[in-house]
Amino acid sequence: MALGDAILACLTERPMTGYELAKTFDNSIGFFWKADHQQIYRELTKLRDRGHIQGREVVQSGKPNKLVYTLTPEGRAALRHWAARPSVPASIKDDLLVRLYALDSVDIEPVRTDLMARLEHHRDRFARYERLLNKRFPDGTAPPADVGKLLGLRIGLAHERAVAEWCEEAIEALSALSSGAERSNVVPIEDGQREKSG
Amino acid sequence: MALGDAILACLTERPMTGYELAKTFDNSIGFFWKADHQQIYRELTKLRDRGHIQGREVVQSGKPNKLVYTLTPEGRAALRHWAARPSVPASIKDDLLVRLYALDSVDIEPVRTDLMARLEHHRDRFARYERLLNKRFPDGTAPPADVGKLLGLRIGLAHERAVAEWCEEAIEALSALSSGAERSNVVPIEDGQREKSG
DNA sequence: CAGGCCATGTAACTTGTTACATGATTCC
DNA sequence: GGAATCATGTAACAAGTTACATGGCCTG
Repeated sequence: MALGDAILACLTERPMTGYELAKTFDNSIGFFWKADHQQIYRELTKLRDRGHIQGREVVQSGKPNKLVYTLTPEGRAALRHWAARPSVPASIKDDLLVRLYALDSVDIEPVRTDLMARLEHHRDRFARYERLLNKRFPDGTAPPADVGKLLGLRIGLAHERAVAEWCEEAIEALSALSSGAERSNVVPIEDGQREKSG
Repeated sequence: MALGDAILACLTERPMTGYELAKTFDNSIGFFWKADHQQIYRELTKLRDRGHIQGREVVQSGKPNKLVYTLTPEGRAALRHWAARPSVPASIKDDLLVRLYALDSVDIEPVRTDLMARLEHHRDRFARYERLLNKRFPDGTAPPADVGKLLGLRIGLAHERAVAEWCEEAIEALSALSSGAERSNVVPIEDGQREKSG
């Protein structure tokens, strides 16, 4: 039940609608915990049933009405209790690493292309975190209330930098591999049915 | 459908039973993709139905019979096609970072304890990867067939090192926070129902 | 007038988690 | 005698994904 707690964590900042939460899960907290709007709406009704949040309808004209959710004292307590429990070490779960694991049974070129896209992605992320850091914490320190958020940004930065550097290394390694292969017996495979060693 | 493909990736190494696969997903490939035995058995029947793998029962005495699964040519082709598609950049999904996000609404001490456990965990992982690296690739290079696995180990190492360093930083930051708090108006909270600012 | 933003949801499906079930063998 | 290992599975539930539905407002 970590998505529910992540939502409670968001609502400690300010009351929000499902829509705003969905956007938050696409940004700040979404850097460590992804969720789309369907998941969020479903979870919100559960949290409301449990009494952890309270919905208040705001009538709007020109726009659809919205449901603003606020943490209840029970919700606050639930969040605090959850936070006091040990966390589960997150595992990596990366598609690309599975591809690399089986690199010998797979075409190298598309994996190399993929790695280049990844490099771009991680560089973008890094730049984004850097901008955020400079904007919210220009002198590199945070007021006590925001220490956790600064730490989040810092691990984001460290992670993206490490992964981007690794991508560069991996691209080089694959390039060396496929230029080496041109001189060996490996022929390009077009038809997935053909076998390299049949 | 990445678990299915991860299983196919494992089976490129050698034919295996569900039990052996489960152990592999607790080790090597499991460093980037976790799955427990229930998930694996379920996926195996699906893969068999699709004709991507073939099961062969091996009668044993003293032990329960086992079902050894082998990749079919169709399975090999499916893996190759999957690998040629772009991967989805993995997101972090870390419980602990959610806790830090809401650090201001939560008790610091258990989070700090958790961080110390994490530091241990990541140091262990780092050491484990290092041992693996020294054992499988003593001179730091790999034969062409194993380049992907070496790259996997390398990102594992980089990742664990970065996270462990960050843990140290985070522990210090939280220690500074809670020793600062002793001199302010924050009182320890035992009962989750009580509010810090009610 | 097409596309994006605001705002909420349902339905169907796939993954992932937790608990239970069986039963012999080997190691302490 | 109890725990761990080998080996396979079912059942129920929680979480995550994909697709669909509605409808006005604003911008290009």
